[in-house]
Order: sequence, then C-alpha cells, then structure tokens
Amino acid sequence: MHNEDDFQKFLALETEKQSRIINAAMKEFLGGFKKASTDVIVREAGISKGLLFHYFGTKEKLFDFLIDYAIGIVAAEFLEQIDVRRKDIFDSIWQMSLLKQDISRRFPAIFEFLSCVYLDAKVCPAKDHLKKFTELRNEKLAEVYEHCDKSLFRDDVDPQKAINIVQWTLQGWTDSKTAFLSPENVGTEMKENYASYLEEMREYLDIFRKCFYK
Amino acid sequence: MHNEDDFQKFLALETEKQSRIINAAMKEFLGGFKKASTDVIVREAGISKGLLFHYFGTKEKLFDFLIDYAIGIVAAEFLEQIDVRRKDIFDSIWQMSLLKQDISRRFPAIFEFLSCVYLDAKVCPAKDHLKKFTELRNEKLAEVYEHCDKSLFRDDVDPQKAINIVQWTLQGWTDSKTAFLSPENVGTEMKENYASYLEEMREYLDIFRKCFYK
DNA sequence: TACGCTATTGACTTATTTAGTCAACGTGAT
DNA sequence: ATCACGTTGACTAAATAAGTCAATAGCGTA
Repeated sequence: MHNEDDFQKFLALETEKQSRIINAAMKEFLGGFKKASTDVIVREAGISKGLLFHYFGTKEKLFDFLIDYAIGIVAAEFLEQIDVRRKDIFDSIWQMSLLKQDISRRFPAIFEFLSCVYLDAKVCPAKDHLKKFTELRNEKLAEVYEHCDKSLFRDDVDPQKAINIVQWTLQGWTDSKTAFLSPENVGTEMKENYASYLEEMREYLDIFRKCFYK
Repeated sequence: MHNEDDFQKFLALETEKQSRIINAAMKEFLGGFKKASTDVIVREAGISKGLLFHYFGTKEKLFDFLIDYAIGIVAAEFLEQIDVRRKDIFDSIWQMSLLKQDISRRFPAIFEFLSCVYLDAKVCPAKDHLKKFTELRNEKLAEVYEHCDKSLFRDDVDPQKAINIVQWTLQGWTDSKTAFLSPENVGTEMKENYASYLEEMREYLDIFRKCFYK
C-alpha cells in the first residue's frame, strides 16, 4: 500500500521547518498547480532548491502530499470535532469558527488551498481523495443543519437563507481582516489579535441571534 | 497631455472585439501583472499576438490601459450613478447592486480586476489614478452611509455592522453563483438568469429589512 | 584531530515560456 | 493592378521552469 518514499524524511523534520515549507507551498499553489513555481516556494520557505526535491521528488508529488496533508488536518481537527447534536445553529457556527481559527493560525492558507484545489478542474489525479473529503464535509454540514432547531428562527425568515447569510458574513469578515495583510504576516497577526477577533466575531453572531431568532 | 498612441486604433475597433480583448486581458491579469501571459490573452481573445502589440505596444501599456479603462467605466456607470440622498440604505444597496450587475454583464471581471490591482502592491506606476479612484469610491460609499436614515435600524443593532453584513452577504452570494462556472461562461450565465438572480437577491434584502429595521 | 554519516546547498542543465518583432498576407476601394 | 490597412503567426533572445548533483556543513564518535 505505502510506497517507501512516504515523505517520512520530511515528516521527521522539526515541525517549524515543516510548517514553513508547507505554508510556503500552499500559498504558492493557490494560483493553480501550473502557475506555482518551486523557486518561489523554496525562497519563501527559506530552504534550498535541492532540499525540496530531496524530500518530495517532483513538484507534483509535493502537490499531492499537500492535498493529503491538508485533508488530513481539516478532517481530524475540524470535521471530526464538530458536535452535530447542538440545537442552536449559531453555537455550531461559533464552534466551527473556533476550530477553523485554530487551524488557520498554524496553516494560514489551508482552507483556501483546499477550495482552490477543488475548483481547479485540471487537478484530476487527486480527485479520489478530494471527492471523498468533499462528500464528508458536505455530509457533516448537512448534519449540523438538519439537527439544529429551526423552530428557533422567526417564522418569516427562511432558515437556509439565514444560515447562508451567517456563513457569507464570516467569510467576508475574515477576508476583511486578512485582505490588507501581506500573506506571510497573516499567521502572526492572527496570533496577536486572537482575543479581539473572537470578541468581534461574537458581536456579529449576537446580532444574528437577536435578529433571526424569535 | 495626450501622447499620440492613445489607443485610438484600439478604441476604433468594433465593440464586440474590443470587449473580447478587454475581458480576456482583465481575466488574465487577475493573478497579478507578472504572472499574466500575453499568449493566454490573445488565445482567449481569439486574436493574433501581433495585433495585441500593434494596439498596445507593450504588456505594461496594455495593463495601464486596462486600469484606466476599468476606472472610467466604474466611475461613470457606478459611482456617478449612485443616488446618495436615499434614506433607506437597503434601497441604496439594491441600486448599487443593479448598477454592478449591469456593468458585470459586459465586463465580468472588472470589479475583481480593480480590487486585485489595488491589492497588488507591486503595481506602483499606476498608483496615482488608482488612489484617486479609491478615494472617490470611499467618499461615495461614506456619503451613502452618512445620508441614510440610521434611526430606521433597531436600537440594539449597530448600523455599521449591519451594513457590513449586507455587503458581505452580497459578495458571498455573488461568489456562490459564479464559483462553479468556468469564467468564460459567467457573462452568458448572468444574462440568462438575470431576472431570477435579481429576485433571489431581493429576497435576501427583504430579510435584512425585516430583521434589522424596527 | 580525524573519520564517517546525513542534512543541506546552489550552481548547473535542458526544456519551455516569455515579451516583443516583422515580413508576409488578405481584403476591399479606387 | 495597385494601394492602404488590419491582421497574422513563425520567429528571436532573454528569462524562467523543473529537476540534478558534486560539494559542503554540521555533528556525533573514536
């Protein structure tokens, strides 16, 4: 099952160096596999060209590794952690946001990377893993939505639309926080302002509870 | 003031061909000036390489032209058309959305192009025009916000936050409509479903009015 | 100090892509 | 037939691409 070049050497690296490489590569792959340059990746990761290829062999293997790695992280630390039995959908959304923030602090580009990879139709070799992951993700979110108590909503508000609004708001809010940061500073910036960010997010969720619930 | 290669030859072209070139170029420049390929542009625009350089001289002049062109369109057909005297902020947002849709149907990537260009710090040569444009834009939006009747809002909802929510929602809604379309189909897709899109957008705005107003 | 072993380097190669050029071509009017 | 003009795409030189490899750095052991 496992081929022997299972990136063991890379995974034995000190985690700080690992992260530097992973984050540099994810960021560079955001624009698509073809447009990504390994030279840019090694420059940003602060390692030599040779080392990258020593660990990953080819650009494509690096890419495949990144996909699996990202899926592994998000599955284990996000999807599997979601408590689908909550009644209040805003509790769920709040919990999911906390989980996402935790992951994003370590891997700033991981969620964008996964969605970019998913949208990039050319990336067919990895479709199996990705498809399963996407299904798992959709199932989880559907479950959250089904189990929540929709009777809490005002009768004249379509719960699905309300939930869309909340998710788009969280997305827009996140973008507005990161848009004017140089990408390499996103991680540190988020660590420093973690508390105030959460507070602001909670304020938005409070608005939603006040306005969308009975 | 005007140098003689003022793109007159290009602007004398049939508008359909003009649009094809402009849209192909804007789309390709979304990933940044450096990563854009003139070969991709001409392929997508369906013209020969020579013609592009016959009209624009260099890649950079094409880029500068695009920025000016986009600014001109958005200033004249969006910013200048905004009626800042409306009391109901949701009327303003609705009107602005209509204006945006009209422009986007002709130039699907124009708004994304302008914001990408603005965020791309390396693009300093064009900063004068861009800065003025951004200021104009911010002034207009601030004016809309100042003139609207904030007493219409529920007392326990911060109007600024509510407006942010509305704008992020519109953004997210738009993204959700275009994300799974191949970029070249965005234009036609929007033309075909124009009415139903507007209807759906209005439903969201109705929710906001119901929930955020007294 | 000397040795061996692994992690790491960056100059290098070969192939591809790049922006930009230019002689040639098609077309319609006179 | 000839001119004028919009248009073409093969071409060039320079840059960039992925991937290689002989050489070095670092470090524990003897």
